[in-house]
Amino acid sequence: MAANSQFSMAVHVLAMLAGSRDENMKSDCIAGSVNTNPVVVRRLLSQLNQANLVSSQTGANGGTRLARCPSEINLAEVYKAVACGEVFALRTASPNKDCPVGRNIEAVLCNLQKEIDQTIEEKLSLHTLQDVFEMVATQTS
Amino acid sequence: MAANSQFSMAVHVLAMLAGSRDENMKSDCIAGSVNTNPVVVRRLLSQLNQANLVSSQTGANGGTRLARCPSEINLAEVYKAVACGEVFALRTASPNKDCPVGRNIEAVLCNLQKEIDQTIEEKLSLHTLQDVFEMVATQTS
DNA sequence: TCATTTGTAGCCACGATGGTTACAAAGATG
DNA sequence: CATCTTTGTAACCATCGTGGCTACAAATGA
Repeated sequence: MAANSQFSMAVHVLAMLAGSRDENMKSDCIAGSVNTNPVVVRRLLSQLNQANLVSSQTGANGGTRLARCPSEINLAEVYKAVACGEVFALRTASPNKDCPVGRNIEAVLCNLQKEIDQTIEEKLSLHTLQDVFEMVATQTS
Repeated sequence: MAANSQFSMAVHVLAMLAGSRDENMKSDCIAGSVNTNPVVVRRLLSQLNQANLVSSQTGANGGTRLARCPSEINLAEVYKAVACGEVFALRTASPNKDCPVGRNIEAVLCNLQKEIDQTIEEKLSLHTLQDVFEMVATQTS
């Protein structure tokens, strides 16, 4: 385990919001379903808010709701909103520039990284939040 | 930073081995190019060895070489050999089963995860180690 | 026999993450 | 206006994965 459980959590949260279109949902309630702390949920919602996927209100009767119709939100947007967006990381220490491989490998890997990331986004963009919500709702288990 | 810099390092290491087909390469020398510790390199090589991508010899004049021709090694194999193989992680804490969303979201996310992972492997399988080596070798910088 | 090299265990330092408390600010309600 | 609810966010800690390092047994060539 390492990477973004952020994304998983975001999809979970958004699926819940999709099921409560007409009223605000409290971070407390969401946290109960995700099985985590309300603050963790709010931190995530803050990111989703910046990406214009949800909108929140403070105060009594506050909470969060989707900013758009679930069929108009696709998972690539969610991915971009929360993920650091890298399947594999470049190394922090830079390679030895005296070695021909070390000198050039970073550029090659960087291009590859971009290519893969784009592939993922294309694939994710085929799934809408609506799709996810329906799958969750019709699951037989 | 989070995910596999393992993969980046593996590609770097394999590219070096591709450039020295006819003789064993020492972990010390590889570590010099990657800019890390020889033990770290050997740990990685151990994984690549298990995946039958390289073969190593102990003792004097020992070292490591590719187990196959670079044109017969594709990056999907490398990815599978070293990566935990997950773009996004499922959460460790399981969701609340009393919530309809919590009850089913895991299965949905798990399927999505598999789909994405397969997509990545397909994309990576289009690149051979030979390709990488040539790109590194002909880079103009 | 000796020098070299891998394989691997064991330990530490570091950084990322999630969980928790705390509190200011926003906003509804009477 | 007073009060209660709820978000937003800072701050802190525990945990965990990772990389770097030392150490040493085992393999192997000279």
